[in-house]
Amino acid sequence: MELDSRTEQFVMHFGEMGSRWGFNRTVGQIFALLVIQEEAISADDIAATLHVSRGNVSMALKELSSWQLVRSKRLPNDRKDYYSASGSIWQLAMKVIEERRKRELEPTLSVLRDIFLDSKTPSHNKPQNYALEQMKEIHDLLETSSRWSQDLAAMPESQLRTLMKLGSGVSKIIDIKDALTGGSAKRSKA
Amino acid sequence: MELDSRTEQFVMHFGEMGSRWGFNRTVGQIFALLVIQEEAISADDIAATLHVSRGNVSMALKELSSWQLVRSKRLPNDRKDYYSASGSIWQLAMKVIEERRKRELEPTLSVLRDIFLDSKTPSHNKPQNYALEQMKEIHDLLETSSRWSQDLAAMPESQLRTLMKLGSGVSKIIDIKDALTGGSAKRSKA
DNA sequence: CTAAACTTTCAGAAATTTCTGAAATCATAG
DNA sequence: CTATGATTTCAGAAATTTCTGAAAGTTTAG
Repeated sequence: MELDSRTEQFVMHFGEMGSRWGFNRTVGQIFALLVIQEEAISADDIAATLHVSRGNVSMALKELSSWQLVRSKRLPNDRKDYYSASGSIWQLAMKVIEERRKRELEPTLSVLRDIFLDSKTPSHNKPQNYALEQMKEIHDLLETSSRWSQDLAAMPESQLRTLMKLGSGVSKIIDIKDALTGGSAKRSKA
Repeated sequence: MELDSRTEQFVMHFGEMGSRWGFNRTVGQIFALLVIQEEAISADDIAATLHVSRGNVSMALKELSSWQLVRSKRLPNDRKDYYSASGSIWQLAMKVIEERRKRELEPTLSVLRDIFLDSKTPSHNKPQNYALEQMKEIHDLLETSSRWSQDLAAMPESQLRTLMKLGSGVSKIIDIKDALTGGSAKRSKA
């Protein structure tokens, strides 16, 4: 399958960005290809289009499956598997956010919880107080981010779109909320 | 400098996570070390504590500087530089978010803008309509995410804390906002 | 069951990233 | 200016990640 030059630019860019987004070049390229490709496509076609080995495509599709970003199907009278993106851009984005939460936030939260458990048991070498305070701050921040991630992924798309369009306008809403709820929050007057 | 076992666990973990967060092991370890270390520390001490070469420390500190996460100072009667984290956990987090925005979102936005510009000029091989639509969706999503990132980083910390604690409660606030502003928004009734 | 069509696995090759340490550079006390 | 104490640079070594392609595994038509 031949890619027109702009589609190729898009696919190659996703390959280059892959490493920054948590996956390798081939995974990035295949993801891009599936996203802009309306009809499902076979692994052989993917390999030929991207000039990579069949084995590489197999591993990359496995990786994309673990992110829940691809779906495969069979056509009648054909033994091949045909792959496509597993949903709309929004749905894909939510899956990426959820997966990154699991990979980038959860492991650290887990380590921090362990450390706090340990720091309650007596020992001759405890982390200094300042260190523990900082770790607590990081823990709280990650915990809140993680919850936000999950809340986002669970919101209906329409509501999410409203929220996203708000941007910093959200701060005005918080003012309204504070006013309505009695404004007990201790917010700065900067 | 000797690290107690939990501090060491924390530092080593940040080293391992480094690659998922966009930097290498040494950068991650040094960042963790500076964050839990109240007093500024010299590059030689960092190298000795983490058992890495002096050159590696120098490069890692340069990288952390480019993220604006470290600050260095001089002590009287001492030619050495002493390094520390450049602010509170919140301030550091905002800098990380901003930097990741620049590295993970902006390059793709830039490529997509180029593609859209190109797709207006006549050519014998244009991306198919579906491909262009999908790219437009991705563009809008990234643009909105990028703006959110910037808005977040610009909000005062106290307001940000209020917002973060809200989590999905934010959806209720949107309801309030809709009610107050006449509710002209086209939100689903799911 | 068998064979053909296809997919997955994985050992090692290739590419990329990270790290070391010696040399070059820089800064300051004297 | 010079010598000393420090930092930075960077070529090549080491470690890690990615990729290939042949072999093993799986599925299904007949």
